[in-house]
Order: sequence, then C-alpha cells, then structure tokens
Amino acid sequence: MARHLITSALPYINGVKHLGNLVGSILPADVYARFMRARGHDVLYICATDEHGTPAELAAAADNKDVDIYCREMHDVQENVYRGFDISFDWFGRSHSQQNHDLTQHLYKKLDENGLIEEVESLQVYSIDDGRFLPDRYVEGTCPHCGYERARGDQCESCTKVLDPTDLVNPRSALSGSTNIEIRPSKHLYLRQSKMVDELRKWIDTKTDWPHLVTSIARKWLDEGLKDRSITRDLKWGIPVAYKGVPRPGFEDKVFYVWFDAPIEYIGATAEWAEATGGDWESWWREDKGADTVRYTEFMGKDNIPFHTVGFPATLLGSKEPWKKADYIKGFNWLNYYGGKFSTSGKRGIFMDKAIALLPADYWRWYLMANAPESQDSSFSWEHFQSIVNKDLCDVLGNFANRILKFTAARFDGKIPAAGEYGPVETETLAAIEEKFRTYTDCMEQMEFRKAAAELRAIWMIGNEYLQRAEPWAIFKQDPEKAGASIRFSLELIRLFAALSAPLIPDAARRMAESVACTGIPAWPSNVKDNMSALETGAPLPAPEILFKKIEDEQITEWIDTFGGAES
RNA sequence: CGCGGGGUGGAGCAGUCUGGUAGCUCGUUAGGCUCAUAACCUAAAGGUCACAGGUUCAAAUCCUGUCCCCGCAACCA
Repeated sequence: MARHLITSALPYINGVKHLGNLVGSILPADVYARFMRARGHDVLYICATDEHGTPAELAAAADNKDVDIYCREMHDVQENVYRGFDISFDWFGRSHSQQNHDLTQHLYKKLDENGLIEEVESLQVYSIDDGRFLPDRYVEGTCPHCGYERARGDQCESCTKVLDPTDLVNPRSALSGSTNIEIRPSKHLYLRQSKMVDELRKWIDTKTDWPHLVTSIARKWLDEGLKDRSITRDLKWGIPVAYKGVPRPGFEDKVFYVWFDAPIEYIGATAEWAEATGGDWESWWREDKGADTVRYTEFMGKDNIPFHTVGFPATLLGSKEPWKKADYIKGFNWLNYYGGKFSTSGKRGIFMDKAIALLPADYWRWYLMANAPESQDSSFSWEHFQSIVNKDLCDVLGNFANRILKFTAARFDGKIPAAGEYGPVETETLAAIEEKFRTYTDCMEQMEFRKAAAELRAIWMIGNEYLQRAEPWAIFKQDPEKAGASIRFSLELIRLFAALSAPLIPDAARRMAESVACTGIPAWPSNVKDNMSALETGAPLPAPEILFKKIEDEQITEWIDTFGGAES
C-alpha cells in the first residue's frame, strides 16, 4: 500500500464547467483515484474552486451580490454538479479559505526573505467611470497596426499582433465602454523567476517519464527564458498582501494575483480537509513530515501546464522549504465540439448541469474517458456519442448482463445455480480475461485512459464470446445442470466486470453487483481465476433491469437542435 | 523564419522514441446463433500512412523542405 496524493486543476468559480473542462482534469483524476483506492492504496483526492480575480468580481457585481456570497453560492453549485457526476473528491475546497490565506502569505514571506520578490512600478490602465484598474484584455481600442476597431489590450484578434494596452488608439473600457480612462503608475510585486531557471530545469530534467506534451511545454518556457512574473493585482477580492495581519507598506489596497494563490490552494484545501476530518495535512505536503513517501499526481488541461511545471514549482522551490512537488503530471489536450472550441461565452457545447439532466453520469464518464484527448485534440459530436454509448455500454456490456439475468430468471427461477466443473471453454475464457486484465491494470497505472477503456471493453466482449461458445440455451435442453454451471460462471463474470468497471462507471458497477445479489462494488481481484466462486448458490436475484438505455435517433435530433451541431 | 501539438482505409484512434509482414473500434458486406436492449458470434472487403526529396538491404517510423488543421504567446483564468 502506498500513499497517493491526487489533484485536478482548480475550476474557476464563474459558472458551471463544460465537458471539455471535465475530461481535461477532474474526471480522469477521479477515475485514477477510484482505481488506486480499489487497489488498496491510501488516496487523497483534492480539488477546489479558484475564486479570486477580476471575472469573479465582475460576475458578482452583475448579479448584484457581495463577491464572497457569490463565490460561496457558486462553489456549492459546482460541488453539486461534480457530485452528480460521481466525482469522489476527498475534499472540494475554496481558494478563499482561511487556510489558503495563511499558506499564501507564508509562502510570500519566505520568497521575500529569500530575495526572490521585488517591487516594480508599472503603468496600468485605470477606468475612472468603472472605478478600477483594467486588466489588459478589458481594454479595447483601435489596433495601431491594422486599424481593427475592437482590438483588445493584450492582442489584436484581427492581425494577431501582441499589444500593450497603451498602444491602442482611442482606448476604452470593455466593461462600460467609457473612454474616461487614464494611465496610472502602480507598484506591484514580481516573483524573480528569472533567477530560478536553472533550478527549475534541473527539476524538470529528472522527470523523464512525463508525457511528451507536458515536458515539451515546460522546456519551451524555460528555453525562452523565464520572465519575472507579477504576483499582485489592484483588486479588492483576493488574498491581502500581508503577513500575520500586517499589510506590506504601499500594498494596503492590493491582493495577490489569482495565479499565485490558486495552486497553493492544493495545499490549502488539504489543510481544510484536515481541519474537517482530523487528518494530518502536513504528512501529505511536507517532505520533512512524511510526504517524502507520498506519490503526488496532478491532472490538468494543456493550458495549465506552464503554471504547474514552472509557476507553482518556482513558488515552492523558492521558499527553500521541503514542500512536496509533483511526481507526475498528466496533461490533456482539448476536447472540441464539432471541431471547434467549447465556449463558455459563446454558449457552444455542453455544460455539465445540462449533460446530467439528459443522461446519468456513467454515459458521459464512459464516452469521455474512452475518447479522452490524450495524444491530440479530440472532437465531440452527438452522433459519435450515440454510437459509442449504444455500442459499448448497451450492446456489449448491458446486453451481456441482460441476456444472462433474463435466462436465469426464466430457467432457474431467478436463483443462482450451483457451480460445476470448468471445462476447456471456461479455462480458455479465464485465460483470455486474465491477459486483458493485466494490460488493463497496466494502462490504468500508466494513466493511459483511452487504451484502458479499450481493454476493458475487450474484457466485456470476451463475456459475449463465452456465451456464444457455451450455448447454455441449447445445452439446457439436454443437461440443465451443465447449463446451470455455464450460467453460474457468467454470473460470476458479471460480478468480476462490476469490480473492473467501477473506476470508470461506478454507478453501473454498483447496479451490476446488485443484479447478482452482491452489496456494493466487489473488491478488486488480485487475479481472475481465484475470483470466480464468490456468489452464493441459491441466492435469489432481483428482477433483471436494463443497465443502459439506448440513445434513440430522435433524441440525437432533438439534442442537436438544442445544443447546436456541425453547422453552429 | 515566434512556440507547441497534430495530419494513418468512410468515421474515431493505436503504431512513430527503440526502422523490418499497417493494428483496433464503429460503419459496410456475407454467414452463424436465437438466451438477450433488431442485440450477440464468425468472416470478408476497404489504406500509394498529408505532399516532395533524401538516408538505408528495408521508412508510417530517421533527415530536409512544402502544404493544411488546432492551440499558446506570460494582465483571461
């Protein structure tokens, strides 16, 4: 048994996330956490909402709410949606927690003591009518290069040139449209990442087993030379630039930038968990207090990789304290929607609350993991979704269980028949499953989820092949006892499949177990053949129920109409 | 010449690091079975591996160049 710390990238507080966000971090982390728990490891799966920053302030203002209350409400909304997807967080925290305040201010203090923080005065755009400083992309104006009138302060969408907000002609606030803006000097803290390039590269170079995607993005940043990074903002909502209640002089009205405090919340949320459960958070995060034996795995979409390979490690290394750093980073590409981006603002694609209202979590979990964007971007389409669900879940798995359970009900009075002698067919079947079981386990350990799903599906198919060879319906006419042994073997397979499928489709796994008179998800087997005599002979089975319902063409037509399809 | 990822039968993917009969799922076609959710099992057809050069006995795989798609470019998070 080993200790596994698992985190998934923190979802931003504004709004319910879409399926692309889900498959890129939280869902695979959950599948991995469930798998590792099933294998008997001590797992702590931590996530939280990322609550600070300008968008949260603006969304709260638009809702006419205090930003703290807004975040509290949205946190609960998000947590409920994740629970609806059977995400098995050990803790789902908030980056605004007191624990994160303390940790963020502590790390800031250490970095400062180690000479890695400096004050830099820079020119910022201030909107007098909005009463606030504007982040670059909240300033709009005419592009000095191409004349595009709606260029943003960070980049012109029309000519793709990178801009500084002060470059814009006729700049205005993107919030109010006001042109009543001015450039004001503002002092900010910068983390001197440029001094840490060698140390970071040394750390990255030890990670020879990381995915190509992750190390190539990390090296790209290091090769280009790290810039010192501003870690404070002119906002009210956030963690004050202070230590032990005393603000840093000149920074009374500033807070830490969300990207400084958000990853620290991985630790903060663990401290929240510890306070709520009596656990010991330091044994998971301090290498001098037991965390040296922890294996820490981070899950995230590729947009987050620079912050986890460079930004967050810079904070931890710079503190010169023995903080736990990632042992493995699993990065994902994008899930697209009909070849284009899922878009929160453009309302393109499927959001988690809408998805769960259409179909139970397992349908989505299976589709998303079996098609996870691991090596390249992948594309969601309703037609593809229907084909995968109907074929894999209904026809291969659901129908396998159904044909056995119906036969048991009709021919064996709905009671589990006695086991008989295994013949060559059973022996060969078990050998085939054993082989797939090993590759499946390997794939899950390596976090190769697409391949793992394919292997699991292949295991389900062996069940159908077995029935075809054993033909209990034909044997029954001459030798009911022999047919009963086949059915008993098949019922044991249902139980085995429930155990193996549980990380991916936990609710279906539980229902499969119940269908063969077991309570809860069966324990993970150490091997296949010793797990084929777990059922109680004569136990009555509940009336067979359909495990997965097929998605009809009419539903697909309707959903494309609602959510948009190829042409939208 | 900003950077990264990708281009493999009709669709979705594996294989590329460590050259050596191009593999899987869906779809299509044919056969089988009839316990089952018109499902299951077996078999077949279908690919000049984006393009052009090069290295090699041998290239999807290594090298050079070109084209196309997606993303990123540090104040969105």
